[in-house]
Amino acid sequence: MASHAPFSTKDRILGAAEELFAQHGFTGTSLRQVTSRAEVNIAAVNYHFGSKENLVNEVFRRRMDEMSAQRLAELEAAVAGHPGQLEPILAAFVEPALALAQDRCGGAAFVRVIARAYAEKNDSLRKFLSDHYGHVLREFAKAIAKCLPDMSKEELYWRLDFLAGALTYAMADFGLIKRPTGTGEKAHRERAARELIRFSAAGFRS
Amino acid sequence: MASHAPFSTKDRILGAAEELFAQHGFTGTSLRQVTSRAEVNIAAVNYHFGSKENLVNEVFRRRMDEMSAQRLAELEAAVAGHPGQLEPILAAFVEPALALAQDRCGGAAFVRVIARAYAEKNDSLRKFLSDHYGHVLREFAKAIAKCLPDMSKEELYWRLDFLAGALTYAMADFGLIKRPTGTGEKAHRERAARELIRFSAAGFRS
DNA sequence: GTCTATAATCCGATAGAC
DNA sequence: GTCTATCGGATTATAGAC
Repeated sequence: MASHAPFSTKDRILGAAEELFAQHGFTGTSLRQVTSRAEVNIAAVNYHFGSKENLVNEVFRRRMDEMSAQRLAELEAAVAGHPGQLEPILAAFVEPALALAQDRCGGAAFVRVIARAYAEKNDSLRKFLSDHYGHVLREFAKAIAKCLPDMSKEELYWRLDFLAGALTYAMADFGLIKRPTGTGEKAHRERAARELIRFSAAGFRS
Repeated sequence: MASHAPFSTKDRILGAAEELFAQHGFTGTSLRQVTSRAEVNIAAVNYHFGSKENLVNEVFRRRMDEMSAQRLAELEAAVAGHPGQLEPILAAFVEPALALAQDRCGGAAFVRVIARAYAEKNDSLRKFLSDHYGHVLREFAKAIAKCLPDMSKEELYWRLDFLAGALTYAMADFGLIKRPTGTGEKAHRERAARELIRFSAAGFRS
């Protein structure tokens, strides 16, 4: 295929895989579905990625790197621009997930991919996550601790877990909230972020 | 097979399926793995359950019936014994899940199966759960609304979603909280419940 | 890099003997 | 209720032409 195409075969496979993985899970998605949606030949995925497992890893890494970088950048801006305030820190954690979730090309589905990764008690993926993205959580923990110096470290980590759980599930549309007809997806996600920041800020301060 | 066996073929299939679903997800688990672990013939699962989809539903029913009944009973007791108080209602929601999670007879695996259910976005299962257990959530919503009459219905449902997400996440030990060595599993779970009730109570009141 | 064709395996489900 | 045997189909992955 011409390498100057707007979306290369490789990128189209990644995009299609991301959408389908989010919709049907890793194991629930076949490479044939992926290549069919990407409109590439079935053999292309093995040529470009070697195996299905490696494709899964690449899909995951691509979005996770982006989101982590965004979270850290917004955290830095929050701490610099609103010193001592909790809500901007929580927003820096929540909003990049939101932004990714409403991104047009497959990002819409990514949060659910993350949720699945956490559910993989499989450990190799969990270890990968902890090794590569654990420092992001630690940065947030440090920033929140500065806002709320009376909270014990143990309590802080419990509450970060609660936030992560609520965020993951809400963003993935897992819950019973039905988006009212007429409300756009973007407005729905922004509402979710606003509500979650308020809910968890109160929780952290309790 | 002898019907007086301590664990019938049917129960062994349910138990094996539960463990494997928790570990590998629904689509990631084959009926052959299930029947192999249960040490029954591959044909038995279709004889007893009809289909894989129905087996998934029955794995849920076995635990959810009991947990839902317990939640409703504790909710009734909470409303009667502590009228107008929010925390007992939240405890009635959280603690039966906790009890299930620390039940040594497979309950712990089931908690992770719940997380899988959300993560895999299995529509037929979601419908099954909504049809059979949706009324439990509605009862809790009504009880909380009476405690906090100023909160809009929309806001209430958002916050219930946050609670459910945080609960599922925490109960399945997905988070970064490591149980300190020396702390028993029971104490760890009770701590989780206490922290979550406090966190979410503040969130609901915000 | 992209294709066709196919190997090798695994899947869920069922028929039919016992 | 439990078994063997098998059907029809889908899966990942690869070999080899272009």
